[in-house]
Amino acid sequence: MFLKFKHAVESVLEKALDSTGYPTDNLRIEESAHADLASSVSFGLASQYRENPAVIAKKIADAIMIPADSLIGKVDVSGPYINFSASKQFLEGAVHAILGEKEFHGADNKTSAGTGTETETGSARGKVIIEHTSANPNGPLHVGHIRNSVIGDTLSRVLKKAGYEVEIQYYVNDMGRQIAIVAWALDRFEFDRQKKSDHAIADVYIRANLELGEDPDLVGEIDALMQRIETGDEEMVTRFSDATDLAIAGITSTLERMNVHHDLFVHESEFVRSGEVNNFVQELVERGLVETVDGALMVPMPELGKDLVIRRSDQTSLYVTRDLAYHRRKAEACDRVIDVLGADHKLISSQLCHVLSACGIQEPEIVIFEFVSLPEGSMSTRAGKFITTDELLDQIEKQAFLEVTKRRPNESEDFRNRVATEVGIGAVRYDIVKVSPEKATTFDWKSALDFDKLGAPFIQYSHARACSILEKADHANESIDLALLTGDAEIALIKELARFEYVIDSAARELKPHVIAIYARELAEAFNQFYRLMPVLSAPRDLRNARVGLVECARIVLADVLDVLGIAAPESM
RNA sequence: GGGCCCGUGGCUUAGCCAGGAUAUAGCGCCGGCCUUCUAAGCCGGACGUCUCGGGUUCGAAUCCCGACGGGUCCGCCA
Repeated sequence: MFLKFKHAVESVLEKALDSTGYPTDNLRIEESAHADLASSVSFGLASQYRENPAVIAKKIADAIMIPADSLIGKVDVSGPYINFSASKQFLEGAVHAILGEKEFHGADNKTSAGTGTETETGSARGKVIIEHTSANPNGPLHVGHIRNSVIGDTLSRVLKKAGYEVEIQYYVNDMGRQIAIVAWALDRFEFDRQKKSDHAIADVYIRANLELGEDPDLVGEIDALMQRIETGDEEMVTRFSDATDLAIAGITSTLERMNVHHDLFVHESEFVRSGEVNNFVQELVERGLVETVDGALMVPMPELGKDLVIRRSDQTSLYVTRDLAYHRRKAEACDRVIDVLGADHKLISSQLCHVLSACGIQEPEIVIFEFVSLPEGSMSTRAGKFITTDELLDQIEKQAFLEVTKRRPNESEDFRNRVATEVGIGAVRYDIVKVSPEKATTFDWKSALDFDKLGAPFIQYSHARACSILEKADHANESIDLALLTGDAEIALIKELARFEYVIDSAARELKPHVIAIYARELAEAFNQFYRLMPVLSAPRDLRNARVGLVECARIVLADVLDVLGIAAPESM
């Protein structure tokens, strides 16, 4: 509804500018504390026409014609600003749109699932392949990896909500040097079957790296393994895939716990076996993009200041070579290719894009996030310096259980366990997604387990409050007179609800998941203010019905926004 | 040394790309509100040279240049 409102504002403003003879291509429409939307177009015109901006604003506003039944209710001028406010039609339309779409929930409609996603035409916008997490299978996910998972998973959900068909992929490194080390280590050291498999893999991997560091002669053994895997040596293929499977099994169970899902696990080795890697290298040779230096093939990249090796002098391929083949396959299969990558991949991914572009292949949209470090420095799987996600989830659930027990001491242990899980996982996800990806963060236990500061329970609590009212209201399907909702808190809540689809749309376009987190908080805030000021159940009958309808809207959108964040929406907590 | 990112109250953080009306919110701090739909809530208050210095502009947290501080990358690793 908000998008439509914005379009309506653009339309009337454009007409008024035409009729007053102030053509401009920049309407300067912005969100504002003083109106639902405002335009500061007069400033630009003022310098252009050497007139007082307030005078221009007045002239334009006087020329604005608002059609009957418009979503725009009122236009007024405040100095140089032209302020637009939403109409009764907007408010009622917003409520009906949310209530009306309730029937679609659970119907698995692939087009504009959910609340008010009235973007585009309602048909799917196209297919997107998003790759995220893709952590090396040499150990468990640590608290840095899950920043990738949470950003990627939230974006996937945003894109689905915005009407895209989404396929989520995990790119499994099953033939790189690290995996050769794991395979080598599994032969050399005992594998602890009592432990979660990804943790046990890390144990032998860390030990192997220690030995390799002490005795550099052993490095030759790793090189030998890598040459054998490159030629498709069967024993080696089995050893490598056994090793990666063990780690991936542990990793997926952690992701499952976090409510993060992948549709497809794509293995690097596929691209070597299928010949796609060789074909790609061959194509680069034919296009004259490569040079041979000391027996290795490289693509010169003077503009990036760093040439890119795509085949070693021993003829084996590199990570980036396989990744090129992978990206070609993805580009051919969808409309948008999205990669979520850590900041350390900046250079290599711009090199990758460079090559893809030279070959006329669609480049991926890359979402880069900065590192999560520990107070004592950066994390390293190889050195065993990391905090695992499993450990964090265990701790947060334990802490959450104490918090639930403190507040609901009389509930069953079962109830408290369930809520603790929902609140704990939600808190972890929210805490990660709320900060914009380009901000480097430092993990510390005190703040990670601080439920006074964590944001998810606040939003979940609002949802639970809405559910509680609805349960007591016994939901008679009576007609609702929305004209009765005239309180500031009611109107503010409706406007906030109407922004949902707009927020989804911009998050999907700009690939910024944290705006969803911010919006969720603001929506919960608006609902809590309404809750405090506007009694629902004790209100006179018609007003009560109208407010119950509004609470139902809030419940739907709160559940929707929590779903987009991958956070559970408890009915009671 | 070069590239990229970040620098907003004691701490964390939004806004910056598309410059405009009193700079966002949380934690912490001070003070109110549970005989009323779950107080994981609501309301009020204190706390800011938006790192610093120039520049562009009627107007700069936002754009440009230069410092400074922090992170990160610069492998025939991934």
